[in-house]
Amino acid sequence: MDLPSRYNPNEVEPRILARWEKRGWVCDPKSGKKPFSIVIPPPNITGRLHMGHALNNTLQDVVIRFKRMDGYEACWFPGTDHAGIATQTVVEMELLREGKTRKDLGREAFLARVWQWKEKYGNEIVEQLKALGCSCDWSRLRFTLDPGLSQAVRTAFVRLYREGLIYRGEYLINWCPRCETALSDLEVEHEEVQGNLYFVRYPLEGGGYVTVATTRPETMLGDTALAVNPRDERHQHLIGRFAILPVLGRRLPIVAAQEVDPEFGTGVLKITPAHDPVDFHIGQRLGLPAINVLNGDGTINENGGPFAGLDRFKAREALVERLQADGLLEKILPYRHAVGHCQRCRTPVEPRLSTQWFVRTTPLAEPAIRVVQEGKIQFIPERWTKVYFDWLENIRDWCISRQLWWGHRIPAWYGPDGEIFVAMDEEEARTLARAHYGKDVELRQDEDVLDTWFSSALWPFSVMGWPEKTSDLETFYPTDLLITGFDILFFWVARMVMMGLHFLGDVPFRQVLITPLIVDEKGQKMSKTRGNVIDPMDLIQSHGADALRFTMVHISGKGRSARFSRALLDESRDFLNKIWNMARFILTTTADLPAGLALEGRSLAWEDRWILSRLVSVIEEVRAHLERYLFHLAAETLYHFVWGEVCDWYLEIGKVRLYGEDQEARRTAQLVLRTLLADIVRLLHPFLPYITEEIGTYLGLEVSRSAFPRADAGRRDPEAEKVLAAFQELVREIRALRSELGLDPSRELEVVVTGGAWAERVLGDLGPALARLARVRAKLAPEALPPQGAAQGLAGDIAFFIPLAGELDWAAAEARLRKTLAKVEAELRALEERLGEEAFRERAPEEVVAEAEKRARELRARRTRLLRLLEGKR
RNA sequence: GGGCGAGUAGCUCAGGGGCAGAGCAUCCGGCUUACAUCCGGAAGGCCAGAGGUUCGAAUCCUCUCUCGCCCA
Repeated sequence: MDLPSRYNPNEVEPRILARWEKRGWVCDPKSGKKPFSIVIPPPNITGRLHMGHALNNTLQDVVIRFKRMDGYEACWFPGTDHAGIATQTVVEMELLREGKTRKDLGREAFLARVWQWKEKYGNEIVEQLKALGCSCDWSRLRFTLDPGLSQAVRTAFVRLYREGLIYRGEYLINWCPRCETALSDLEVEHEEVQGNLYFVRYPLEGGGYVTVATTRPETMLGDTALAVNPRDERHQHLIGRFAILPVLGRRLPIVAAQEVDPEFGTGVLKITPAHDPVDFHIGQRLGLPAINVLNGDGTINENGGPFAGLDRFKAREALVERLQADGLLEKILPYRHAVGHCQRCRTPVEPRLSTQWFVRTTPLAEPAIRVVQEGKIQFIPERWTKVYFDWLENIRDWCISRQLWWGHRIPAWYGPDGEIFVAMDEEEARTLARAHYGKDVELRQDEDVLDTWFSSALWPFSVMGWPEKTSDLETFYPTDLLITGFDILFFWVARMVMMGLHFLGDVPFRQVLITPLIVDEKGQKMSKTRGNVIDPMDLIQSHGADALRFTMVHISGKGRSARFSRALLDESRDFLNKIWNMARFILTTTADLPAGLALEGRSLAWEDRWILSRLVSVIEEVRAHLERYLFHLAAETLYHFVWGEVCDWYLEIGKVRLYGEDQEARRTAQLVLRTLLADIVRLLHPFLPYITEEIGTYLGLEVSRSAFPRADAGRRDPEAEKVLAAFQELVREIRALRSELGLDPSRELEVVVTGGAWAERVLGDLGPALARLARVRAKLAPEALPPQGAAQGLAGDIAFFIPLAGELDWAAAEARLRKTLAKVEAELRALEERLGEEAFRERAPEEVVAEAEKRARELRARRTRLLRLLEGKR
């Protein structure tokens, strides 16, 4: 066995990955094992892996590997999302570089081009997920535009339509003039911008004028009324009168509406039902006409009179100039206000009256709220529940049509008179039309596609083959866990719950783990404009997937945001190297271990009993943390066990036997080492799949398919833990004393250990280990008195001295004893004070009082010994 | 305006009613035959502030401050 002294992930990971690829992670819904399932949040085909993916896919993989090892039929369903706007934009940009637009190509050719693009780049992210080590069942890889999933989308649409839960109508929607499509409320991001408040005079019929304040003067071209608050005494006299719209000269009734905020501007609001949500409602209630003044591309349409054809912002300037010329502009004040921007392209969106398809959400939201109230779905951390409720309780209808080409085309056909036929396909639509008209007519399919999130909402069951009745659905639905970021809680999570309940009659998942947002070292969001984006693939290149995963797990316990830093990644890499060298040490020192030897029945040393006892606790802790999805705590437990206990202590103590003469003892040590290593790699495997699989091969163990360790309570050994704790303290004290006395670290010293049976017990077997770890020859002399000039120390209740007359720095030795004494006295004082309080003795639990008394007794004994040592000094 | 999260060692953070922890950085000392991506030792804290609950608060409650985020 010839293993390099440094762990090299670049060599190991591709090799292990190839092995996994070959075998796959294919699940069997009929295995009879208890199922455990997760569906991946499908990454966009346009996307490359980002830190958010790295985080939540690492966590999903940790869970799935753990469950798989723990005997579940653990299935992780992978897939990708067609990402309507995002993908279409990317391909449009590509075309633009060739000087073409999608309109030049036409719908069919453009779609062919997007598919071409998808075939070329769409699977890149899948390869990246594989590199990260994700053990998805890749045989079940799905894409939201696959035939099966498209069938699911059409089925859902048709059913919702026939149930009256999807409707078409003319409403005010958010419009992105760059994407030239409608957007849902969620796709609009509000941002504070510095703008102006324009005060415009509207002449009154019969003389005079009224001043109206607006941030978007160009929309006045669509004004159909003015409004004041009915309780605003200043403007009572205006109600019922008419104003004249500047430039266009339209007659505007002045109405009363309680939505008008008397504090804003002059307290008089212009009503533009086609371009403002509040105005839209007022207009609807009062039956005011709505005049759309915008084209799809953001230019003013024919309703804008002299401004027709101008871009909305140019029109604003032109209109303001005109008002000024007409003497109708009172003033312009700078004004900060929130403006909606397109989530995709950052273009300011316009509220715009338009005919679109909507999902009626209230009836769907109600059961989605109820299942969470009833605990059928649980959010982790729990506080997200409230956010979920708040949104669903105030939900508005969901605009699902998009004026794009890339996506699921809306399965609706129109007759010559505009009659709508919603059907699974054209043939069915034709049948419906024939029944309606009594003859064959020309049908035209709706040009629009569905919001990407519509297909995403069906994802947990569409990936399993719905609407077919599949064994996957039967076994794996509902899934057990969803791991995702809070940014898509509304976009995706809430909608999956609504759709899952509606179509399957059951929740899509039982638990939702919300992960934090990864931010940079300074706590700033990663963004292209900031230039602080870190590509996880670069990190895999430089540090390996395992190191990246461990770092992700490390920071996964945070609340809303988690800072990523290179320092943490280096720390993870160091840990991997530590694991590697631990394994290397164990493998080489046990290479001669004959097969067939068993640990059972052998007489174990203190350190064996101790480490095996600790292993029991570690297994229990790791399991408990994993069950509660406290990944960072599980990882931390393992980190400290491996590094701080196994490597720092057990291996070092073990060298006594491994390098010693006693063959039987050596065999025992080897057997314990092998046992330990096999358990450690399996405990670590969900977090660090590559290195553990690699080490496993040297143990003849396929770690990824082996059983996750179970705690063997019979190995719990409090006595051994106590002995080792005493031993460790003794070693630490001697080391500290040596260091503080400035003694040559390589020099072997003599140490005389005094103290009774306990010291004898600790040193009886561990004497040689003490020699090794503290570089001392230890002599047990219960009754010995320290000679003049010996340095003395105390570890627990074991006293020792180093008889080195004439060589020592007395002050340093004494200082150390005094420092220890000060600590003991401080703690004892606090303890005695507490014990002196009657209230404490009466009200604190018995065991707490008993524990305090015991500790106080120990401290008193310690103090006595320390004082005696200090006295004996002179 | 409403809501959420964070504030603990110089830095990044664990912990979450009963002895304040880790890693990094710092200082001192070591290439000791698994590992210098290492080993040993040391130093470093009014757990943001003020009240409250409790025998006991870093931890629970209230308010305040600072930072970050979400929704309107």
